[in-house]
Amino acid sequence: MTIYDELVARGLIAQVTNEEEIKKLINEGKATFYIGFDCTADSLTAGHFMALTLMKRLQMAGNKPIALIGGGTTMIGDPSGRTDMRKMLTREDIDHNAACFKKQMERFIDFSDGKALMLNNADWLLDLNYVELLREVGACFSVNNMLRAECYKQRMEKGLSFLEFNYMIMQSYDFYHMFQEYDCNLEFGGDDQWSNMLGGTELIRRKLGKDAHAMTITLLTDSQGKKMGKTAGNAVWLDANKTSPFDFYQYWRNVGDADVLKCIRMLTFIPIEEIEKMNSWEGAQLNEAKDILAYELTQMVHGIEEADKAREASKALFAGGANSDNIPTAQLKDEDFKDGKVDILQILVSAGLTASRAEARRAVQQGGVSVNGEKVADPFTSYEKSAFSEEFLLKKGKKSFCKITV
RNA sequence: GGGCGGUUUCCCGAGUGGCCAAAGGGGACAGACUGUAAAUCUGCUGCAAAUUGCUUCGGUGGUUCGAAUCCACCACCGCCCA
Repeated sequence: MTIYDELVARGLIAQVTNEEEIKKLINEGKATFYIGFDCTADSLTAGHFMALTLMKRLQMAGNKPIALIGGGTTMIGDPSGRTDMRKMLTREDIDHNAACFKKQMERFIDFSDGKALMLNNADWLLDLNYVELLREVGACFSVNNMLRAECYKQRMEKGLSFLEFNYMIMQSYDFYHMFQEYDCNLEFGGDDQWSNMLGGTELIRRKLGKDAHAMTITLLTDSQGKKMGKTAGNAVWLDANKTSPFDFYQYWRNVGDADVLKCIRMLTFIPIEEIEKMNSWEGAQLNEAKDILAYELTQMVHGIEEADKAREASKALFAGGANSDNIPTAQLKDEDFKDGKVDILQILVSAGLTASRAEARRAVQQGGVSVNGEKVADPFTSYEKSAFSEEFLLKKGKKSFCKITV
């Protein structure tokens, strides 16, 4: 199976500019392609993960990836898919975030011996001269066309600043620049980037009279059409300090039945033939598929050791019996104790299981809190320090666990 | 630059002087049912030393016994005119 066919089979391709050309390019390993990552936070997210795996797949097929860190474009802020303007980040924040991204990417992509490049568009965008740019590039863009682009259309009601309006031009300039300097002939991106990406191929055609290609990756959405990789509006981070390996594992372990196979296909490197076998699985059997998905991804992001620990902890908590050493723990501080005692509400807050004592009280009153398997019904329940010398397993709701120590 | 409209709790959105910690919906959280799934039903949703107290309705100041609600100024946003 060729790499292109595999991408199609995995459902990764959403739109392409020219299927025949792109097929040929990547099947023969002749593509130098780039994917841009704007550094709006200090860690990559599960959403970026799919783009990284795609880079890897193409790299394994002999193509050369360019990971473009958006140190320059982040100064503008991409309006695509947003109903309001992004918070403006300072130069310092952006540089910091770019450094974090770089570290994380190096875990996935082989940058040795020029097998891949990592560039930062701050290096060329920040020094542009305004009037020169307008004459050289601005003349190639039709405002009429730009306004028709989906990414701006959505914003015509809520308002769009001139700053954001220029995002497409900056992204297009990136492609134009790398096409010339690095022989980059293909751009990948999320499907919401389509119009920005076409801006680039169009600019290259107008300025240089040459063909460049663009291809978008299907957005990973769940069966209800919501973007995956987020919990309650918060991203699932790749940084272990922001989303622990256990939580990362649990996120994927908990995907809906309807979404497991899609996720396995799109995110893991399990051969397609094996995935096909899972097609007939249904009902509770899908739980096995969920474990495979969660384990595979955790292993790729955090390493085998952490993935094993997360799986062990998960089994201990939900299936019982297994080794409970790796369950998340929290340590109480001396100031949590008053007159030598600590109440259940304080423990919940200190363990990070609830945000406030009021929320903890509610959880207790609704019967959602237990210690070592016994329900705690009284919000005034308190414990002596000695209670923690033995195992103290706190549970809130069905899925939040924490071992408490002193 | 001119005219008009707007800014409410996580989000949308009601509230135009006391009955407002603020309707309704969404989301989140908890319970029942389950398979760590989905759907459904129920509860719950500012904080705390909790039958009470404290902080919140863009910001600052004012009127009033009392302000999310009235006034002034400022900031930001939208629409229309230039």
